[in-house]
Amino acid sequence: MKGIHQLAEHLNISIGTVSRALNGKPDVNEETRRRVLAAAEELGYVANQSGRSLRQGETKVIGLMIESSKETVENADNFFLGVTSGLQSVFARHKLDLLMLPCPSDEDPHEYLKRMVARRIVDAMIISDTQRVDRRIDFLSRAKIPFVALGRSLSASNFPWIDLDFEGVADHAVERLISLGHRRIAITAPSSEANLGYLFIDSYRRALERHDIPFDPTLVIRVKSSEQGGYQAAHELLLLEERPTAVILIYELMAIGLYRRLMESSVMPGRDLAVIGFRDAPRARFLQPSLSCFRISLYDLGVALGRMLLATMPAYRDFYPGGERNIIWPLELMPGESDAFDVGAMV
Amino acid sequence: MKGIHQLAEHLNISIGTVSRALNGKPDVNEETRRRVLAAAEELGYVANQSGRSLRQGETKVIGLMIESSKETVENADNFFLGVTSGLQSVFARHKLDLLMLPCPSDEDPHEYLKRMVARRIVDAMIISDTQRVDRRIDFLSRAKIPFVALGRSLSASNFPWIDLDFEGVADHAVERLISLGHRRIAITAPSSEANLGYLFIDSYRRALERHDIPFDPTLVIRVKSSEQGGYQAAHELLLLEERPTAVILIYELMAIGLYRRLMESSVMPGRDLAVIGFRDAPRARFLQPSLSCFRISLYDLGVALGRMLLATMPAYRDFYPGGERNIIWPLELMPGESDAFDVGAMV
DNA sequence: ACGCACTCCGTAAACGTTTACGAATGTATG
DNA sequence: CATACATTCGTAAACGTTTACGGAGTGCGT
Repeated sequence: MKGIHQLAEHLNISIGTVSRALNGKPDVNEETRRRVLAAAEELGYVANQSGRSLRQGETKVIGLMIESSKETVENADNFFLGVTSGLQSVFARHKLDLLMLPCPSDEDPHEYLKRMVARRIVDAMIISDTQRVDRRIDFLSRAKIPFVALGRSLSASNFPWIDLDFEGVADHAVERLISLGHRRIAITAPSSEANLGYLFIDSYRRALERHDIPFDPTLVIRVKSSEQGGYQAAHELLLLEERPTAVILIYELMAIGLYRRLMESSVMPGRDLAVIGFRDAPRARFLQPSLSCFRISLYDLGVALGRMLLATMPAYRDFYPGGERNIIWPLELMPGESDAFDVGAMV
Repeated sequence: MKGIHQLAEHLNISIGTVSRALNGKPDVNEETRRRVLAAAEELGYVANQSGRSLRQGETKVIGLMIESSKETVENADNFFLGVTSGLQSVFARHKLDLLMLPCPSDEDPHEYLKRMVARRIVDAMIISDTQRVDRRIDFLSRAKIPFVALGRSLSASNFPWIDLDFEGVADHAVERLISLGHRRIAITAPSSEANLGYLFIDSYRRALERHDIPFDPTLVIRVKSSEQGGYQAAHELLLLEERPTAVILIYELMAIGLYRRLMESSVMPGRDLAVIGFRDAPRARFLQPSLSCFRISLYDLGVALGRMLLATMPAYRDFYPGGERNIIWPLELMPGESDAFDVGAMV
């Protein structure tokens, strides 16, 4: 099956009619439409995407840009795959396909994005890992490419995004620990430029100050958000003169390395040090003692992202009226054993 | 910047010359080419992919089809991201882009593939998770789409693939355990139709019989290849009348659940039960006792896949002469503490 | 002065679609 | 019966490229 021409010829019909029949246009006899659809099915005809998108300037493809940095790979959480299924459930209703665009680690994300967009391979983009200042946001806005970002940014004032509720998490975690009697609470922050760290720390600081606990910069541990980072964080914690009684992890996988290092010094998580994690992956549940952490449904997040994106696209806007343009995604605390002790009972 | 026309107009030059200049065709003045490239850079012109691929029938895009099944997401290993970076390092040399095509979990992979291919969005495909009989292989062969599979299959006799050395791993693991004195060795197998399970178990069986140890079907534990599966596997192991002294895991993440369940019954991995894993993710190293497992470099695997694929494509064949058409990918044992004991010392 | 080879460039066709427009037919309306 | 309108379909242009072909200009040998 070459193209629409052969299909039309096979039916003794003009290509215009065939095209209209396939695309559900109104001015075509129902009987004819039936025949066309049947023939297309039988001969396995599917429209050539290049021809179609050339003509109508759209591709029916949404791109999800991800970064396959070394850190991401090592962290080995399927964050994007999880989000993907939520996205697809939304897109499927509109016969949109989702493509993942993995930015090579040695290429500037901004350049990569420009290349992809200019090639006109996708109609809209979902970008992730937004930086504190992120040129991609300016670029997409200016180029009038519909997009939604997973992560806030200071680069533009008004663009659609969804971000995890870092502030809420930090706040909630501090409050909880304080209510358990802790006064000396450490926190981890990423060493990268990602935006999330600032919000996380700021909120942590404010929560402390609300309880008249002075902010101690030595309690902010800057390490990689990975298992190795967790190990490193524990190491640094143990070196502090006045050791904290609790620690808040910005990334739950860090707990694995952290536990490891603590055990090496016979410091028992959940007894000698309270630990709370953030953004659980299922495997954190298997730690012992089990990790208290904030959960997130990646599927639901994907659904929300998809809806928000479509709401910005003229062709689909009507399906998703009145949605928020920005969402701070709430997380729910799943209590575990790692922080379930009263600091008063400590040695 | 609309298209090549504006660029040509801006330069007072014909579009034909511009196109030739950009594509490195010979019959264009070097001075002109320089000007064209400069202008393209300045105005941010990039060829519209639809127009280009429509004309020349190729897209310069390679597709990597992945399945975002629930199990994959839960297992949360970044297998594909790891492979991706290896692939990209090969493709970058030929200005090929890699797109990941995530098959929705509620769609038949075969149908999905057909749709994607028919749309002519990619020139070639890498498929993964090949089943024991896999219609995609027939389809791609018949449609003459260049492809390479990650995983063997019985569907066709001669197609390019790379597969992990399941047989070697099972063999090596059994030999090692036997040399440590073990005689009663359990093994896990996936409950799915994936091809790997059969090879794994067969090789396990042959290795046992080589040492005159009768094959005991009750020692083959069929569970999901996930942490939950590991938990389940441990549970079943503990229920056996004559408990095995060692277990081989087909998927290293299972170790996390397995450890957990064993601990619950005060069975200590590495002392009361030897454990060997397969296809490590970095995090397995953080288990305590550390897991003995077979490693794999996802990056190298990606490179090999990319090379093999390009070798099957006429346009790139010359760059990769004499490569293998099938590769059984070797894995290296990383000894840990989980099997480092002599069974003679056991209670 | 002429032919020839070579270099460089412009012209136009082709790729497979979608869609604006108008033609043809039938049907209701004055 | 003439006209208007609705339904259905065919025609052709357009989308942005690449590329075969041929033409213009130049240099060179005869």
